[in-house]
Amino acid sequence: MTTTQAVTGGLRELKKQQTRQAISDHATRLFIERGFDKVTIADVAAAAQVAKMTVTNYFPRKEDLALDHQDEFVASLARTVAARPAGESAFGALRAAYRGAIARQDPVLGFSGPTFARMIADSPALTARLRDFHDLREQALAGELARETGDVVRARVAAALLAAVHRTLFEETLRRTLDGRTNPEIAAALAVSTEEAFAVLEPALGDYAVREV
Amino acid sequence: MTTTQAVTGGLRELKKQQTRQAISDHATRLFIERGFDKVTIADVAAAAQVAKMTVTNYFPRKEDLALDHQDEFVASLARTVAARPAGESAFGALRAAYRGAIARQDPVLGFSGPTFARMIADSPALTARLRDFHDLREQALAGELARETGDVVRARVAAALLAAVHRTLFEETLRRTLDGRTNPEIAAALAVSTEEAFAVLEPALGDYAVREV
DNA sequence: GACAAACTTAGGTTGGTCATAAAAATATGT
DNA sequence: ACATATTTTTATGACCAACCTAAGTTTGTC
Repeated sequence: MTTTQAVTGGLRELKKQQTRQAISDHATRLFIERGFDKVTIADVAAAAQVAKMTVTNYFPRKEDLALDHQDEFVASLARTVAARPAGESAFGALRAAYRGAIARQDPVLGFSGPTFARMIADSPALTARLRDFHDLREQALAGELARETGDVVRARVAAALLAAVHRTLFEETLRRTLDGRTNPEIAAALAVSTEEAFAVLEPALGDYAVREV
Repeated sequence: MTTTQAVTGGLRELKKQQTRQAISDHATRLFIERGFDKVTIADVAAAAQVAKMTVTNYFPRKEDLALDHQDEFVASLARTVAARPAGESAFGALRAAYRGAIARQDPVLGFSGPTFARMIADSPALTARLRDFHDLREQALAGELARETGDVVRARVAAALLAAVHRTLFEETLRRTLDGRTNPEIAAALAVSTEEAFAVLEPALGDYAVREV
């Protein structure tokens, strides 16, 4: 076995990546053209010139064809909390991270094009799947908080509250995108809503899970 | 049209109710016997001796065959807030209602038999549908708070936080049921968790949406 | 007896799963 | 070194169950 093959992955790995990319590209194109629910897996398979099963093989759920960067989204809150500096609370770390994400109009906050937002809003399946990810994100955060503090129930409550704020702001961003606002407009309005929302929660969790110095 | 017929419903209404009840009964029996996902709608139809279409006619979704009292569950939080006495906050009304519901081990809090809890936990479809109802409950609460206060975004945040606590406690109840605890045991433990969870949220929402005197 | 509502029958579409064939990587024999 | 056999990975066609549409049929009501 040569080194080159091991690093680049060999012919098999190459074709795999190409097939996956082709499927994903054709899928998103069709979804935006016709709407998520009006496109069948068979349509995607035909467009990408593979078998139906190959599509579901790469993307176990149809929704995963449309929603990308799932792992990053799910892990974001837990990672932010895990990486906070000493002396900072979980709440403080998440608020700081959110402010920063607004400034760079991070897609993880819901900043997506109008067509993409429309596609999600028009499909019950996609909105449901999106909620799945909000849920998984909350669970990951609860796990991290429980690991640090030891109090599982309390960690679940705190994670639920923090995730609730994040989800509400996410939905607000999506809503405004659907209203036709531009991303800079949304970022400005979102900054206000964000301060309000976190201000509500601060008396409850401002001094919870403060990292020891 | 006579009054008696309008009130009691007549023979047609009676048979309708009976059919619906028969379908529901056979369905829950089969679900508990074999597990939700192992029972098809055709099985339920055969057991209840009706056509497949009749089952889906009464229960548009398969999940609705297993999850009952949906409307009551969805409306519960909004109704409690709407009915609170003058001088009481939305938070206070919901906490008082929750304490009362624990005392009577209200099924709406998650008090169900072990077999029922097992059925839900073993079925991704049922847990997903249950989350739908948690979501609808939150939306109903947000609507009521927005109607009263006028600030829609703030109402959504508050509803998300309050619903998050309710959902977390619900899941805790289900978890303990699956652990084999008896309902009285769960009620005792739940009372503790409830006080803790609401205590966390009180500094945030204790004086929000206080009904005018 | 006429009307309307509930039920049945039948067909078709979709997302998802299963056993199997094809292809690529690895091991083996000459 | 080269051809062949074995094993693992990838793709395929056939299939299942949920759900929808649109007719026909029975049953209760006026």
